[in-house]
Amino acid sequence: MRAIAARRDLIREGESPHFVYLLLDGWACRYKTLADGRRQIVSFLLPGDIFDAGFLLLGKIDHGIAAITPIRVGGIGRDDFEALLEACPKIAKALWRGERIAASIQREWTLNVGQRTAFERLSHLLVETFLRLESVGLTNGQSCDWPPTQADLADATGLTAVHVNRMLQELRRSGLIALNGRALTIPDMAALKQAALFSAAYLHLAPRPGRTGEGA
Amino acid sequence: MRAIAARRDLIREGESPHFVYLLLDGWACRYKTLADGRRQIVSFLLPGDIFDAGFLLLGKIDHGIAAITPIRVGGIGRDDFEALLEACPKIAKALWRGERIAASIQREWTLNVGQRTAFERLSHLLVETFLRLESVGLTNGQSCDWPPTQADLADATGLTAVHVNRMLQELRRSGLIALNGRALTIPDMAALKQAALFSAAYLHLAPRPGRTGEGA
DNA sequence: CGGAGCTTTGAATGTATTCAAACGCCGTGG
DNA sequence: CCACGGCGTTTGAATACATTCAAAGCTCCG
Repeated sequence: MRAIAARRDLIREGESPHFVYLLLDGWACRYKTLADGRRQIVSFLLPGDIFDAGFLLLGKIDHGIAAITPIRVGGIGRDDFEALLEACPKIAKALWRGERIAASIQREWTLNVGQRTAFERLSHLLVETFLRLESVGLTNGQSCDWPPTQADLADATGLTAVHVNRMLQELRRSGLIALNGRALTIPDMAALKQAALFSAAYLHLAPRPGRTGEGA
Repeated sequence: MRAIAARRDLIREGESPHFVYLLLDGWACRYKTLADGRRQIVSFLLPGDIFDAGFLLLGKIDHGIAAITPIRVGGIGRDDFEALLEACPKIAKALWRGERIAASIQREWTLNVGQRTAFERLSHLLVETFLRLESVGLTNGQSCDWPPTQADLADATGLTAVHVNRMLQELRRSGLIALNGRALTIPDMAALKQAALFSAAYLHLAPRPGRTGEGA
């Protein structure tokens, strides 16, 4: 069990991975950087997500994991983890499934930054993240807590913070979202999905917005 | 065992996955499309690659797999595959590792389309693909077969075919590549890696003795 | 020889970036 | 209590990178 302050790294690029983590509380992100400092957030990690950084691959890891809010994580060491996998194949299978869902989301992100316009891109990120939060019971009707800064959204969408700001204004003006401080509201999810060219299949969420434990 | 002609789909979006495939011969790609037809290639599949389309996830699949050249694939059905995994945990582990490497590459693609300029992006795609070909013995010194069209490269990099064309010309002019018909030559891999801001860690290739220019 | 598919070229346009500065909010310290 | 500073957001103008549209050229194959 570990606690990390907001804006600090849980894992830095270049370290060797020794743990698999469960995110208990807070938001984090996986990111990659280029030599000159350009940074891409490649996924958001939300409460309930299980993640690691190239655990089975050994070698140096190629990306970092940073806390967006203060977070608490539970960690399990490599040997214990391996033992667990062997002792309980059902867990192994569930973890594998979780990773495959994460991979599916990753492909969608590639599509997102590669093909969608700035407006669609942000819309899509909002929809996806809201639905993931909803699936773990962290939404409140049409609203949820929204910790990432516009700079974070810029890194996640491949845009600049300035342009993210302008697109968010447009989203507000068109009534698709309300975003006051850290409170996000999506008054008409169907409309936002349409603006985002959103198609839910890739998320592999349980059919009902009930409780699921999936992650990674 | 199945053979597919160039430019045809092996799996179409919306189908249900029933097989895991091994690509025996030729190039293929995984792609996703938006409702209005915009298309993103999310990965290239090269000989030796094992792939499927959401096999363990069930449900409808969210992407297609198309042949770039004529391909031959070996397929294994769901039940046989499950039996294999249970009978031979080492194979299961190796497959899991393979998927994790694919996921790592997918994250790099997100970085690629999100942060790199058009020139860097193409350079990176060329380096990555060449190294993957090299790792399965499909290169010939500094050269390899290069089947994808400029339209394919456009779909893979999130650029237009016109702009891909201009960037390829620039790559040729600067001496970083030679590309005549289907023959690609990279005379100075280290230089191309530098232009691409390439960093090899994410590929998790087995170290090969006698290769020039590790990483960058 | 003809045609289809791919590549190349040019000019005009547009989306997103860059740079710079001001604003607002909030916690801290004087 | 108010001033200060930091951080995140907002604004504007100029610029740059990539797109769009249109057409011509090339190459391979039937």
